[in-house]
Amino acid sequence: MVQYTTARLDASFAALSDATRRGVLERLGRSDASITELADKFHMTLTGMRKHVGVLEHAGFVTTEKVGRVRTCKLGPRGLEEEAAWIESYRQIWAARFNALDRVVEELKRKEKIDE
Amino acid sequence: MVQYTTARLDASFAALSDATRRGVLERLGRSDASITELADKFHMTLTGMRKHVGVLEHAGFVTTEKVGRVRTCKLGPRGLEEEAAWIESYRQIWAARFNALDRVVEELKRKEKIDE
DNA sequence: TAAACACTGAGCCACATGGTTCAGTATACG
DNA sequence: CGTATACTGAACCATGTGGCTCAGTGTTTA
Repeated sequence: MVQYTTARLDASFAALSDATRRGVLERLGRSDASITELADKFHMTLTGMRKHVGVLEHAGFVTTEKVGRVRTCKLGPRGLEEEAAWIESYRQIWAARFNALDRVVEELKRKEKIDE
Repeated sequence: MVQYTTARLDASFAALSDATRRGVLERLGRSDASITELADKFHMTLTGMRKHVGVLEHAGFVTTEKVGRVRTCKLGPRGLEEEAAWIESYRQIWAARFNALDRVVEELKRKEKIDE
């Protein structure tokens, strides 16, 4: 099985656990944007938005570059491959434990137990 | 496009952002387990483990049932479909913005700008 | 019935998060 | 040059998190 770097997954999923940050990713998917543009769009102070962008940078989802006084944010090269792989492997576990037959059998077992 | 319930995704990704909780999901993928078993396996107090299980329950990944003095934890019916769908849609955004041609073009643009 | 067991709830601690304000610094523009 | 712009950094606040202990409650078992 693939070895996932725990710290990385921690940071990734934490970064994705906030609606604003998911929104920022979506926005950057359309085009690059400055901190100011992002702050405006999400009705937030520059400082607040900068923090979110920092979290996304730390997770490797976003890279930024400051040119003059403007810091431009863009999607990073990292993508969501690792997270997708992790989730996919667990979807299989779920599927294995929760296919129709399993459910029926488990339900029957429970009923038997109760009837005893 | 699918409408994701933000609160749900928030809770899901937050639940997945901790290595212990991901470990618990993996463990429950093999078989159901009591709080005590989980606490032992992850070298943690009952109370600590109970909190983790609570977070996983809240996210809908785990269900529990108390019989006698033992609370048994099992994978919930929810699975990771929604999270997988979200991640997949963003993988596509990434792919679109980061295929080989895009990269080359963007790199060229940057070089031109610098050369000006 | 007494003792061991599995869990629960309250409460504490240190630290992170999501947001703010305010006072800078550095750049761009008229 | 002076002013407006874009950001940065420190500091603060309320809330949540990840862990703990300790004192119960209810259940099993000897």
